Amino acid sequence: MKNDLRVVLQQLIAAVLRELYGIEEGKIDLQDTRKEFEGDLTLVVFPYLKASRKKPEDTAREIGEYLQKEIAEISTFNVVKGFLNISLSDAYWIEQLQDIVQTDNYGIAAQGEETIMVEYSSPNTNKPLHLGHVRNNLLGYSVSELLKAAGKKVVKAQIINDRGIHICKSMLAWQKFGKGETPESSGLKGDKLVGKYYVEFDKAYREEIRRLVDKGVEEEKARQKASIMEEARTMLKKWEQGEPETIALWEKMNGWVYDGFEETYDRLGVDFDKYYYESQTYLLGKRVIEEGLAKGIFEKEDDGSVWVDLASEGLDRKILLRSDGTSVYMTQDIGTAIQRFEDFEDLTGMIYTVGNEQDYHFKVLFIILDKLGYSWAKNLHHLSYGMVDLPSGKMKSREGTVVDADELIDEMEQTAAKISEELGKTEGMIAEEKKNLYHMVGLGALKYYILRVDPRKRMMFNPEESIDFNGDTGPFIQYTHARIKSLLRKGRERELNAEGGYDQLEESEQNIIKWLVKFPEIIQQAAAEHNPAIVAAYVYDLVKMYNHFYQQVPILADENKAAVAFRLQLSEITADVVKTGMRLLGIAVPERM
RNA sequence: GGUCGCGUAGCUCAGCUGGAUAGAGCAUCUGCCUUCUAAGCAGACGGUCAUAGGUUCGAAUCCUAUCGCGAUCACCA
Repeated sequence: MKNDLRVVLQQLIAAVLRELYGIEEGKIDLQDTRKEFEGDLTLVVFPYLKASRKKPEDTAREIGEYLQKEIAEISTFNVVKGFLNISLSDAYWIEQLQDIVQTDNYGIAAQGEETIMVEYSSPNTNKPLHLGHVRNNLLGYSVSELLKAAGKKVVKAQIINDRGIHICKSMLAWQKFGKGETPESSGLKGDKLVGKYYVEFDKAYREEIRRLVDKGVEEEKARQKASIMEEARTMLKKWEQGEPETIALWEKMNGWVYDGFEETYDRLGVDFDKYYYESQTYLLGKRVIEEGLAKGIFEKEDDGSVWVDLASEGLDRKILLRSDGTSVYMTQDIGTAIQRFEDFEDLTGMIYTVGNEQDYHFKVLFIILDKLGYSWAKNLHHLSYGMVDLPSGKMKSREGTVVDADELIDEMEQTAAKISEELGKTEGMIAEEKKNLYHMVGLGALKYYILRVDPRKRMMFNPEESIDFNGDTGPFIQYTHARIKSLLRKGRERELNAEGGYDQLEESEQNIIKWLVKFPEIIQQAAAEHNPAIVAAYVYDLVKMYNHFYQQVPILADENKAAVAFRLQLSEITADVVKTGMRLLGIAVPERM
């Protein structure tokens, strides 16, 4: 729908209401007609009955007649109870279609001036990526692509938690039990190797506690006193003092982890423009504390700790600086945010892709930054997503029920391979093509399964369902795209000309056109709401409509050349839009499958 | 306990700036491959929209209460 026609109609309706009934209505709600009814746009007239003093049907008819007289694009209208359904002319829709045909990158807005940073992934370096990270990565990446398509410049960023006691645990365990093991010597991915030693530490630690408890030490004391924990703390101190040996080990092991992560990101098809490391940012934010104290936004206790009181916002008091002068998470985040706006001068806003267990944290963070007077604070957004549950319940690392990202990807690809081969889809393909196809289809299934649900909501990840290829799934959409492409290959051989044929539109063809026309609006909406699921739902509906059309209308068998040509043109646009929509979800669509 | 979020078909999810008969997919059942890819299409079955009130021409959608589930409330990150 070209917005101008909608706006013209709304303005005219406002004028009609004023003239006929003396109603001053600021905003006219003109909605899409439900598909069970005839028409394209619907005006609900119930709200105007008091002023019109007429029956709903009569009021609607009166308005409809007036509109039809004024607007050439209205071909007809019908009235059902208080609903005025307006039909737009075939000529109007065909014109819209021709506009689409002539538009390069249809649906993608031209790049504007605004720059948004999207932070996502942000892992710890002591644990391999798991299903939760997968949701985070897919969301962050997709929202970045959506924002780009909506005309924003985007900086994809992540902050890596590469410091702290937990890293020292892995390092210590590697020193103690590792015997010089490396990713090369062990054949393990770097992040897996380091993760293994993190687990080793925990094992050794628990064993030591048990031994101490057996000797009669209280459990709480044993936790504190365990020598291996002492050693880890000592190592952290050494790290903080910059002791060369410790730093070297830390750098070596973190390097392994980054290589491992990079491999996983690569397979997931996500990437980053900017990396931040907590080791470099954890001291940030302290200088802002002084600023806040001077402005009277923060307050200092007698013991030296610094607090912010957000009671006036309906929130609590929150600590910002410990009594020993060290900073907390919130302090770092304040500092990091400011740092980023200094790093990128044209930055206008930021989106943090972080789980919804941190809703409160970000609420507080944004309020503090606003109180500190940073004008960009109102352009900060927490892309808060729900946890991923398994049929067996919550993922718990302690119970080993965590779904590993690499294993998950392997499994998706293997299943794609198995099903493809069973269906005989890969005949005549060389090994390289097969591998690509399995990757595209396996990842397509995974990504679509995760992105089709509202990010804010907690979701259930059922491994068996996720690799389903029927119904509302990635492979279903990929398959339709491949079919359209195949059709076009065969159709082009006939060298048809697209002139004419429009007067013979089937209803299903008209529906596809109406749907295609909405595409840019869908992208804008999804970007504004940071919700890839909107695009997923749109693409699925479009593809379903196309499949219906494809099944009902013989595209290549038709004797009428002009009609065939038109259908091929419609198919081509549909394939392009499907491909673009899927790209915004980070999903590739094969040319054949 | 305070705060925030969620509760829609057997299952997984849409729909939520109030509008027409609450929609998909999976599962179950019935048709359709001599015609361009059947990983498809068409159809059937399946709902007190957690419960109770309220607001109004009209409520799955807004308000209140109750129940159930989850998250969060550290001088942790």
